[in-house]
Amino acid sequence: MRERLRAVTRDTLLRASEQIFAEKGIDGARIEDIAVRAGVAVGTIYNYFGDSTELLNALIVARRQDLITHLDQALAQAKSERTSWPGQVEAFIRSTLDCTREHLPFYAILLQCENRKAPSSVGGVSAEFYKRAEALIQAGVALGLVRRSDSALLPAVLVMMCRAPLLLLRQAGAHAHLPSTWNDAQVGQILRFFCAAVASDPDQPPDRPRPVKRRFRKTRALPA
Amino acid sequence: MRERLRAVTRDTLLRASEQIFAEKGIDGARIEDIAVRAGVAVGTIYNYFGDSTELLNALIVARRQDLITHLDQALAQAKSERTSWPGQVEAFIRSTLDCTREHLPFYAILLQCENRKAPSSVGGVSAEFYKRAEALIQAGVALGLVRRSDSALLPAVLVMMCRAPLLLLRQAGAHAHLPSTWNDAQVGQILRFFCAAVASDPDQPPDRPRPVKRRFRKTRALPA
Amino acid sequence: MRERLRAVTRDTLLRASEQIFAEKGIDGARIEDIAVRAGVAVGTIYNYFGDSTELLNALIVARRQDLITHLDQALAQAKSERTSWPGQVEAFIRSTLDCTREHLPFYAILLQCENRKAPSSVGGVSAEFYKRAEALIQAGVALGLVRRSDSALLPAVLVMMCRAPLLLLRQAGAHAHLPSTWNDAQVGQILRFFCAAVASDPDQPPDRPRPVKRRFRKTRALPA
Amino acid sequence: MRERLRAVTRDTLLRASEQIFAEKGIDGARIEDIAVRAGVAVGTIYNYFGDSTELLNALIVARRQDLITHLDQALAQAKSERTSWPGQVEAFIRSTLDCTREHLPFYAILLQCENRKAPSSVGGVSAEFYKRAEALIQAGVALGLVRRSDSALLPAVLVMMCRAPLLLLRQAGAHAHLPSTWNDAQVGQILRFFCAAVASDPDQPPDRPRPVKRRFRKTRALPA
DNA sequence: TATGAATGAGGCTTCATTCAT
DNA sequence: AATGAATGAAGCCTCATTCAT
Repeated sequence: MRERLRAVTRDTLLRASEQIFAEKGIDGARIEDIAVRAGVAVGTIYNYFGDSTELLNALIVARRQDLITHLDQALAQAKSERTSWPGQVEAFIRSTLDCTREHLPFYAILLQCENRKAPSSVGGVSAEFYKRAEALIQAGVALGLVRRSDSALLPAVLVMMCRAPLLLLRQAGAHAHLPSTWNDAQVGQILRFFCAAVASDPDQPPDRPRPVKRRFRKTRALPA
Repeated sequence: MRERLRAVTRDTLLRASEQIFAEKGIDGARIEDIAVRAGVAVGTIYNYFGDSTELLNALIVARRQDLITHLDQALAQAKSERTSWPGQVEAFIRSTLDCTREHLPFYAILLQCENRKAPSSVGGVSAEFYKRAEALIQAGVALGLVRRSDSALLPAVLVMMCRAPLLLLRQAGAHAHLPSTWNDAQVGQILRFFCAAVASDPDQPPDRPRPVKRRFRKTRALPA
Repeated sequence: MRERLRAVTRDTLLRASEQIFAEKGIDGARIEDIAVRAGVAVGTIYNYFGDSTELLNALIVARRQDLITHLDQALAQAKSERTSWPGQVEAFIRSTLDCTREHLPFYAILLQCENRKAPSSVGGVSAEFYKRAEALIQAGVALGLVRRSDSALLPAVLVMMCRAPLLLLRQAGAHAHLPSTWNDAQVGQILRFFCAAVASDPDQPPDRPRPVKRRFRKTRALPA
Repeated sequence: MRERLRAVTRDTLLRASEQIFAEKGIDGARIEDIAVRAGVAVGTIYNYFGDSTELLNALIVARRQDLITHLDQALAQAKSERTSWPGQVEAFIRSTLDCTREHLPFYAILLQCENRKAPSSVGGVSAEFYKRAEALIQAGVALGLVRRSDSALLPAVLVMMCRAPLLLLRQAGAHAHLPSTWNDAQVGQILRFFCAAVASDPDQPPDRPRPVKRRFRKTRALPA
């Protein structure tokens, strides 16, 4: 009963802080802002969290849990359906982009956190996420689908590719012709790009553009 | 004479602030820290910059200029040597990674800035950088080497790929087995990954990674 | 309840600031001085006033209100008692001098404010006061008791005459033989001086001070 | 030769400081402002004046000397011409108003100084001026033209009356219909007012508006 | 003697945290 | 348990003054 009420208030506080952190940045957010947004007095916040750092950590943990849970479910389902490895990669990318789209504020917080000194003691914020990417790549290596020599860089590439639409979105502020959000087509593109990276042939280093046979299928010049 | 001295001091201040910003984060950096690091009194900083925001902006502008200049030189040289388009991409990636490696603190600042609210009025911090990526992709489109349908997302992918080693580096804190800096091999990898993305055939769904052969069509030197 | 307490504290702050402003001058007053005098922490002041300027303005507004209220009451009473016009002038002078005597610190602030640049946005500090003087003179004009040609300068003369005892007081610092405050006799003197000024006959050049008889020339009521 | 140059520079500095003090107020004036206005480096100011207080004092002394000299000359001339006492008063008022009109900035400084704490050690700024007013009144007493009982207040009244046009001027900001400077007519008015004050009959206290002979015309109670 | 960059004490303001109600 | 006023440490910025050139 009372237990229930506490949980509700706590969640309200987390949501309010998420908004304020997203709006003002982590260091720009003031406790009072959060209290006002949550509709409580400042003192109340301290009844739920020891101090502001604890509040931030709690928020990060909570939201990261959402992200990871969402991701793990997607991966688990892919596995249970005996989906091919590329299918798993797709599940990874799709799940991530979906979360990113719905939790943009959280991502803003997350990324800023990564570059902060005096980092919240929660540990590398996206460490858990990175681990999933690594595991996925390792699975590819085990299946012989990923070159071992690529296995170090690829997790980072995968993660960053998943962030590309975020960057696109930000640039959209300046370039009005860009889409204001992303869509399934982009999931497909990223998946394709990543798989191409995985499959790329290291024996034919691309930095010495050879007079190779047919790279592209007869790609006619695109109409201007 | 005095002119000279002023320029030196100004540069000293920029360097000191770069260090402190990198060490403590943008919002954690205190003016006094910067002054101490620069070996001057606080007041001196205000003889060169109106306030702390202006200092930060000046730093960003200065360092961005370095980055862009470096990049533009690399691209110009590539063009003057009639390097193929992939060669230009290589120049782009190599130049960027080189700068990143040498100016890690700057990057830390830059990335944090992008996620700040009340962003420094310097404008989208990496906007100029992004423009170069876009121009490069457009050149590829003009040459028939890049699918028009990919041209929206690819600049973002290119930029993010260039940041991948940075992410790798950060994870290295937790995962001791990762390299503590990156190297030429990574430049090669990223170049290869990106070119694979460019070349990837959308009609042949990538979830069946084939032992691809022919990569690039006979790419002639680009017209100056 | 809390409402009540806030009002009390606010008033305490105003009183403390009045003292400190009076003691150290407007630009010499430090926020911390005021806080100490009020018996609160510096931060508390900022819970009531946005910044030091706002505090000063609030003080001016509050005290000016006292002054004007006092003055308006005196004038209203004089009218309600159908007091003659000179009686109203007396009410004006007496009320003003009374307030001046009791609120010396306020006057010190007020006068300094008038000569400040970047004046507090409260507007001409004594504008309201000056308006009352003007209205009084106009009433005299309407009654035919004040020459219209004098009506421009007389308000200023009235105001300045009311300040004369203040000047006297200041000189008293140097000239020990002067009274350290003023008294009813001075009210009478000023009233007399002012009425004489009003009545003075412009046609009979004053440089031959005569044992005057007829004060006003048969001043017919001026045409409305 | 070099002596000459120093004097010129010193005067330049005084003029510049007068302007800046007048523009920004005494506490708002910054040494650098003054230096810029004078067209010298800050250091130069310290070659002429020990510190900023000394500069202010020097300015006050210099300008007060002007004022007093002007006044003393006017009074001396009046005496030498065996002018009547009222004529001397006129000389006093005229000289003062003339100076006030020409040295408005100085007056602004002077008046602000009088209400400062930590007053410049120059002593009561207008003390010298006040002394002349006192002497003039005493002369009137000696001649039997001024009631002894008025002699304490009248110097202050005289001084303040001389300031009345200044007040008028300030109100002119708000009341556009007022004259934007003062003129000879005002000198005449003030002289008349003051002489009337001197001549006013103390035996018929004006604070009990009597049904006197023909002082006022039958002043009916004012209409509410 | 003039210069103007460097200095740093000092004032203003913010805001996380406490605690009496 | 909620409240919100009080607290005061901490950071920013100013500007009078110094002093090496």
